[in-house]
Amino acid sequence: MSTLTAKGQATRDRIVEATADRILAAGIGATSLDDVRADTTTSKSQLFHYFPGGKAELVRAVVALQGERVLDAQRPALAALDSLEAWEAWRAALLAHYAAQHGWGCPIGSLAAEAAGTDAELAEQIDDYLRTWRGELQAGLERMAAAGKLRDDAPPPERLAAALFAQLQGGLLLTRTEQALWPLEAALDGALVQLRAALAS
Amino acid sequence: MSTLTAKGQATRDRIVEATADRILAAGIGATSLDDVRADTTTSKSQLFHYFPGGKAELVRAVVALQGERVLDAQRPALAALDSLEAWEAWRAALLAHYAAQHGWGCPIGSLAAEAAGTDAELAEQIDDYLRTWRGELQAGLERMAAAGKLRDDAPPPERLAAALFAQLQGGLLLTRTEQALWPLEAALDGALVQLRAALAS
DNA sequence: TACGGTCTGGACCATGGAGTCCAATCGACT
DNA sequence: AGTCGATTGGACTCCATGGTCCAGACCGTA
Repeated sequence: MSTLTAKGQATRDRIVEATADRILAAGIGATSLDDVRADTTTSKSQLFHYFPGGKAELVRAVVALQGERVLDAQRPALAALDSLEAWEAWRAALLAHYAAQHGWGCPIGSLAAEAAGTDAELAEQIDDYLRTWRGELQAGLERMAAAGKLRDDAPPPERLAAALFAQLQGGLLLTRTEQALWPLEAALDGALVQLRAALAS
Repeated sequence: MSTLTAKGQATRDRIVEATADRILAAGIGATSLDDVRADTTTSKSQLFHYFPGGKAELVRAVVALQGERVLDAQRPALAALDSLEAWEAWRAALLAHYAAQHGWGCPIGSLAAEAAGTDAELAEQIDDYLRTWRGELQAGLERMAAAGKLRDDAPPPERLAAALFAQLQGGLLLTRTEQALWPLEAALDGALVQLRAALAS
């Protein structure tokens, strides 16, 4: 792993991406290394060549990739969540991302439950990821609070961020069970209603 | 299976309950029949005696039990969700239930992702369950709308119910990752904010 | 006490999937 | 061409786990 040829890097990437697709569609447990092998036309030895830690390491790479993708999709909006318009832009970015995603993959949050039982380290990684994501929302709210844009009787940024983030995650969950985008839309609308209610008049 | 002695019924119940605990703590995939056997001091033959369909049938029984439990916890409040006070009572009932639950089991919604990959029938059962739960909220909102208690420009009951339900499910997700109750509290607070915003003045 | 059904124990089988190993090939650099 | 490491193929081992089977214990009834 010290040195990776361009070819090797390409193979590695191919493996991670294909595995990500499968895991998002079927879950971790339902994704076998043989599946991955078939999807990528690779051999067992390659899987373990690029991921000496075996399936656990591969899955961790997948989670990191997918996490980065989702964060990237909100990136410009996420950095400047300090006005109602910015939050509306954030909402739009999320909807665009999940609408474009082929299939209705399970949200990362749903993997947490599965990971908790099988791989404590992975569970920790997912929890950390969710915390940083939520932290971004909280940071935006804190900037707004500091600028006096929030009502005095509004919930503190930490709680408000948790509520908004929960709204989002729940929306993703329903979007998956319903195989449709509208629950996520409805959820994000609800999040904005909450935000407006917290805005200083 | 046709006839169950009191003793047999007791054993069966013991199996389902112990399995429920394990599944809620570790997920479906991380719960093996041998684990269940050990937890309940039963033998393989008993497991298959009471659940001829094997693990799949057992898991379905667990989901049914847990679903019923959660619904029961909200029962009185759920039947009369037609005023702000009723929704506040509902919120309190949920918090009480999840606070009392030992450990921070994964919400049923989180099992959906795992089930989707391994047992389509189970996934369907879980989806149905989530739909009826959400349907209860929607029914309450529809009664309120019919009684003119909702603003004309409020979202339609279906979307509002989805938003509130998503808020709840997301709250459960965070409560698990944080191993604390406050995210669920914050989420339910957010749900009530949304509800108030939809109330006719 | 004999009988029939339910209940229980635990050995046994089958299989899928993770992980190992070695030999063969490729490709860059000398 | 020669060499060395990166890359690849695929057979093989090992084991966890779901599922089968049968013999025996329990228990109510005739």
